[in-house]
Amino acid sequence: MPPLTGRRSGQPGRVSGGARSRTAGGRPAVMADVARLAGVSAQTVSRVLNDHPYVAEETRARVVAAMLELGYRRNLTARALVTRRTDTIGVIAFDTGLYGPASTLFSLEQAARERGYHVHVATVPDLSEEGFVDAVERLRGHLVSGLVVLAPQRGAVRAMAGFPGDLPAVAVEGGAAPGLTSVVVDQVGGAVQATRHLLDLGHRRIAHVAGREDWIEADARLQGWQQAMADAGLPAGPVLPGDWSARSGHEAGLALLAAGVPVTGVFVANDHMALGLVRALAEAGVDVPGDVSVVGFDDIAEAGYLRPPLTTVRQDFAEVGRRCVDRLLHLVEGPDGSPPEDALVVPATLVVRASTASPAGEPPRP
Amino acid sequence: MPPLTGRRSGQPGRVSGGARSRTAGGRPAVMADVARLAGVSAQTVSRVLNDHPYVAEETRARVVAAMLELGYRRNLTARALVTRRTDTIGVIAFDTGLYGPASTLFSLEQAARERGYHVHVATVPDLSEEGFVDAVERLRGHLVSGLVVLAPQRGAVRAMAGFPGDLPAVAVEGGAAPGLTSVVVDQVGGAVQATRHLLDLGHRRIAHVAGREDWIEADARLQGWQQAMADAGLPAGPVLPGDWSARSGHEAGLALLAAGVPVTGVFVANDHMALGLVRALAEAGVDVPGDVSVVGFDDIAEAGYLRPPLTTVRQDFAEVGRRCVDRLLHLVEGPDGSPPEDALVVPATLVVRASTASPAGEPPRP
DNA sequence: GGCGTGTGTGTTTGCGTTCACAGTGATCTC
DNA sequence: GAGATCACTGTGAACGCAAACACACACGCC
Repeated sequence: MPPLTGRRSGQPGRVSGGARSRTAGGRPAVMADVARLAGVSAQTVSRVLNDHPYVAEETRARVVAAMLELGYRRNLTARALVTRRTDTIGVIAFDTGLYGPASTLFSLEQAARERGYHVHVATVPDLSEEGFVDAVERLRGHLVSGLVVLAPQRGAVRAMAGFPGDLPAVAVEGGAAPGLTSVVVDQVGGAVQATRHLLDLGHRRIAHVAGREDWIEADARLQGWQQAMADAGLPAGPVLPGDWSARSGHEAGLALLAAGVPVTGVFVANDHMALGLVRALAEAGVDVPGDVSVVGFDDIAEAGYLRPPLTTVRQDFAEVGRRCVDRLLHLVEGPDGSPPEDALVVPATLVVRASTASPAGEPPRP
Repeated sequence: MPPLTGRRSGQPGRVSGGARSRTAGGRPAVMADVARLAGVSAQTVSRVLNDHPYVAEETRARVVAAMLELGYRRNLTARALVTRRTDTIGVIAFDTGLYGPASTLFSLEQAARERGYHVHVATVPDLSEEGFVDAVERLRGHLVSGLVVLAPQRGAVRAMAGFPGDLPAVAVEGGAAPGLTSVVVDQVGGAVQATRHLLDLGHRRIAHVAGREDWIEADARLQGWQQAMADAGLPAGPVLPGDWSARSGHEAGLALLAAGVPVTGVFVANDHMALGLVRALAEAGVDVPGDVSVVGFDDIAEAGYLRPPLTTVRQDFAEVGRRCVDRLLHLVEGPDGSPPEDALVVPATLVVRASTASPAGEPPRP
């Protein structure tokens, strides 16, 4: 039993004398130290740590006391080596300061922690397949139990096509990637609600400002808008390009004004763009909601305090994070026969504020 | 050398025949497999992996080829066990969806990756010392090389007082915690700039809406405002409480109006509150910047598209993340005699937009 | 009284990697 | 030509932990 035989310990002499805190020599205590102090075998210490049955209460107490006295901390890398698992979830995120991914990440960590898991993060600098592969490799090296991918771009889904099948993974807004289960917010449903809200107010000519190209959410929101318009038997108005930024919303507003299209309502794919759009309209003397109604998407923290307070669609990112963990751990721990039902959908809810009203001279539909 | 002696491998027979990809039995390849295929010892494989000198070019090539053929991936937990390090940075974050911490986290990961480090995240549910200790313990268990603490509350600093001295750590906005180096944005300087900007425009009665109690940034911004007012020989106007939210800014606006204090300028501790304040003023028919000038702090993405476009102070979170990693790795890798100069300050810059103007009838100061 | 079962503990072994050390030839030095 | 140095490679022993196995003892049962 070499640990304290001196050759390696920096301090000479009186080794097994009085192990006050830590171990003589300052080396962090290991199981053998605890075992020695408690007068049991290392295996018994392990049993105490892992809550195995069949450890006498008296023994357990002695071991716990020894651990406390030595300030023992179990070495998770050693444990991982032998158990071949780290109880760690790997999160792959596209490098971004956007509100959604960040919130999801935090709630995800919280949910993971509650279930005894840790979170290891890897961001990808761009959407190349290479970047993803690299991120996956790094996380695999750490023996993560599973992966959560927070990269809601189609490019990301494409890059994930070559995903290793042996590692459980959940994608957030992952679209319909084959073999990859996903947790998504009901983007289409949210967009339908937003558009219907405008329709119900009596609007007939409704434009859409789209989100960044290649983003799955942008597609879904566009689709929801189209669907709602079609359901109402109305032609879908103009679609203006955007990139999620307030700046692009502003530009869309200017383009809308320049085109002279007689719209009375606009469904904008996110709040930041909605805000830019409202500003462009205001600059041109167009009142919101007096002349044009605007609906956003996201329900950013300040949405209620914009001018006017923004009608928008709320996404529950905290719920997304929790569900991701649920889903992933189900895959990880569950009987492997678990069916990966295609996607878990978190509902989106319309939040009506003051940026929408009935168009002039037109009463709301019953 | 047991790895392929059959007893454990699922597949019977013909083991060392043709290891096409992975190893027979599907078990991931380990060093010994690579070594066998390349006709060298495991030690040589290790040397190739770690770029040791003194490996013949021809040998290296053979090893690399074998690794490729077997799809070998080095097991970082095993490596960590023996080297006693994981090249991982632990990040402790207060559970929040706020813009600053999230941006910092992402840029931090990027900087870490560039330097060959990984990032492990632990959030704390509240500011209790217990929560911090728990987070630190979990990260230590993973043998992180160092810690970055993203918790800019005084409570956090207090909780960190009992920080283990043997683990290098860097605090973001960590105030003056003893023995803990920190990276901070020049909050005071930013606040001074913001206030001076108002003073230069000719404002004399300037109020302040404070940030959330217990936050270091809130204190610093308050202090900067006081300092600038004092330097100008003016009495500091009223201070209104806030909690960073747009809602609290709105309330502050109402309170200001109710109090009937004749201020012409307001320095608000963050943009979200500034936006709420502007809204409250607008509702009361007070024009910004016509009647009152407003300066925020943060430069959120949409600041330029608010009504009016917000004059504010920008914080470079990406830079903060990079500096954190620099600093931490200096501590981790550097000669341990490295002096921990107290705090590394990242400058803040004033961004002048349209929410500020000279007060009515008063020309700007030269 | 022998057998099974349940409870509690120790011994041995191996997880996959790196470190310390010990070689091997070859080339160089005086 | 004996030794020293260089370039390269292999051997054994850890690292700290948990699984497999073995063992010891107590109790109940027929």
